[in-house]
Amino acid sequence: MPELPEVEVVRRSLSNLILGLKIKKVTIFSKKLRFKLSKNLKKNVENQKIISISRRGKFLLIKLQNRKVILIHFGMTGKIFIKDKKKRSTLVTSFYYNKIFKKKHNHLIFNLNNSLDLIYNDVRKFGFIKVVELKNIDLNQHMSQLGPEPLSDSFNSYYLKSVIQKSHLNVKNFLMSQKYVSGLGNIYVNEILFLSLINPRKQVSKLTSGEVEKIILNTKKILKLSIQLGGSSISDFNGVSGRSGSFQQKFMVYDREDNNCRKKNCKGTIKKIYISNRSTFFCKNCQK
DNA sequence: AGGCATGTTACAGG
DNA sequence: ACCTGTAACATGCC
Repeated sequence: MPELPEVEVVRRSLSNLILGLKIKKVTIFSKKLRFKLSKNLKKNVENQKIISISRRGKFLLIKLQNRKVILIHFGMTGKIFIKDKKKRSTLVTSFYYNKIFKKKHNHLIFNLNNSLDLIYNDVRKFGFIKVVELKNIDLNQHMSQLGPEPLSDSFNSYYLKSVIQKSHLNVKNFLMSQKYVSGLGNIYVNEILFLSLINPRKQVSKLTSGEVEKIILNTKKILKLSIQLGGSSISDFNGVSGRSGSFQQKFMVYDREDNNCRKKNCKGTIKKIYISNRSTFFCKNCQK
């Protein structure tokens, strides 16, 4: 569930479901995800109350009463499910129970109270979970390298114009890089560049002032819309309760190779190329 | 069988 | 020092 909108959707559902609950017990089934789990993980989180749940870029941060933070990155296939053991027969949990709980790749289970479990599931194990000190959070090796939040006011054309002058990256790789703007990934960058009518290979130093404005506006627009629609459900992203998002139905270019361009009056077809080994979709007519 | 996948990061070469 | 492409991580699905 990797990019910003999907993580934000999870953050919002979790805030409704588990805020204020205490983590009673953690069971670890896999000691290693992307990194080895720290030995202190259980000790640091058991018997701690969940104070707040926030997001930074593609990271989810669960803050605990003992001033520690569970930092979660979902990698490519990481997911969180909440299972309600009492309500096994309800729609939400039956969907979840039948389709998800029986699956493999549940790596950690946090028992929150007598009936609620939070489950971290990750097919490819590219995600990770760490416990870090709240007071060091901004200096944390992961957090300190992140650029501005794309939905915040600090991601504006003034900022963007100042950083693109110093960069030799093409615009696709630039937007993918978490250090210039955090939270964007392959799907949303493809979509942003299409809406902005910019060729993904264009060097950022050559972007016009108008193109910079379009990137800012379209980034915010696409992310907000996707969050509203529950994120993109490709392959197997499901919300915390097992429901899917529907932004994938709005894709203009991503995963649409050889399909017709969706822009009015454009007779072009969507092409797929590779930039830095990542599939890149665009319309040659619209994105010169 | 082989290629591909929402991410990140190390490495080699330019 | 910065850029690019490649490979690696682990697994499943066309």
